[in-house]
Amino acid sequence: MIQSLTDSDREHLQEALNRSGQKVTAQRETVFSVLLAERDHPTVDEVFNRAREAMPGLSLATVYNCLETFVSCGLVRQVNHERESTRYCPNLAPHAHFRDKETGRVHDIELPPEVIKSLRSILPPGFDSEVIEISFLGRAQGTDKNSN
Amino acid sequence: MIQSLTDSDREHLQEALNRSGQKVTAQRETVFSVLLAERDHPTVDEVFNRAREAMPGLSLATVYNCLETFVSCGLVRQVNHERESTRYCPNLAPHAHFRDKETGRVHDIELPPEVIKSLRSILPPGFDSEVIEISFLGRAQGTDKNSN
DNA sequence: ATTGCGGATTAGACTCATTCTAACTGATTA
DNA sequence: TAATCAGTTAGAATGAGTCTAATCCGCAAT
Repeated sequence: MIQSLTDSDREHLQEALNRSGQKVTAQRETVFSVLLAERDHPTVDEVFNRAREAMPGLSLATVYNCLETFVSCGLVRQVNHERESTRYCPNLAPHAHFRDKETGRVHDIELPPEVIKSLRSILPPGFDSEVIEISFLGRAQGTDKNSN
Repeated sequence: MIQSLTDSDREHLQEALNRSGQKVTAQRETVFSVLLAERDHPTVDEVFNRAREAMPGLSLATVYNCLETFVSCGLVRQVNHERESTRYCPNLAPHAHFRDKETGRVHDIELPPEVIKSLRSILPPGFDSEVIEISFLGRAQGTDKNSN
């Protein structure tokens, strides 16, 4: 079930959009609330279907637009795995992704600063990296429910 | 320019194919030699164009088939970045990829065992991973030529 | 209260990497 | 020689994502 944004989430959205010169709209609020409601790294289609429950006239193109907007203003991260559909997650803390081979679910894995540092340290001189993507592929046990 | 395989490379190919019950064919040799000739993580299209020089009748579907075969028998790794075309590399030693934002080039980054270990150690209990993909995005300086 | 403007939204057309299909080839086995 | 079977081929189909052009809507200026 979709619920509308809390005041603090709405503020967060507004602040980020304004910062990059864009407006809060009903569609953007709806799409953002879908991302926050269930943190299971949905695809565009999944976001679309969920958002339609709350806003039946919403178009797929708008969902693409909204998500792209959120990514560009740093509200949301894209998660790509192999060549599957892009997924979206609102967790901005540095984290890796673990993809369960069997269920297809994506889990966030916390990424301690010292691990990031050790990764950066393997870059030869002259290589300067802004973004590091880390994804595990395997089997996760006893995770039938939560944190997908 | 495409050169044919060295004896040892041909043997390597043969051994891997046989191991998984598949045959050495002229097309597979050609495609494999393209991968070995220039280790710049080519896309399927790039492989196709290079291979056509040596074997004009070769079809794109066959290039897809050959590459898939190599991946399935562990001869070659797929490299995906965002949703760009899949690239292929014959470097099987554990390594990360560094993508140059400006040039689009992909560089291999050696991955020391202790870094792999520290990465595995961040997985919560119950998570078992076979594959870890690591990719950096940034700027590489003074790499105008080599090791793309 | 109108009008004009610009960003946002929309439906549908389009792209393009990849996959699928069905016919064909060619080597090996019966 | 026929049957078999993996591999190859051209072209059609798929599907995620992007583009386009029309419309909508809120707001500022008249």
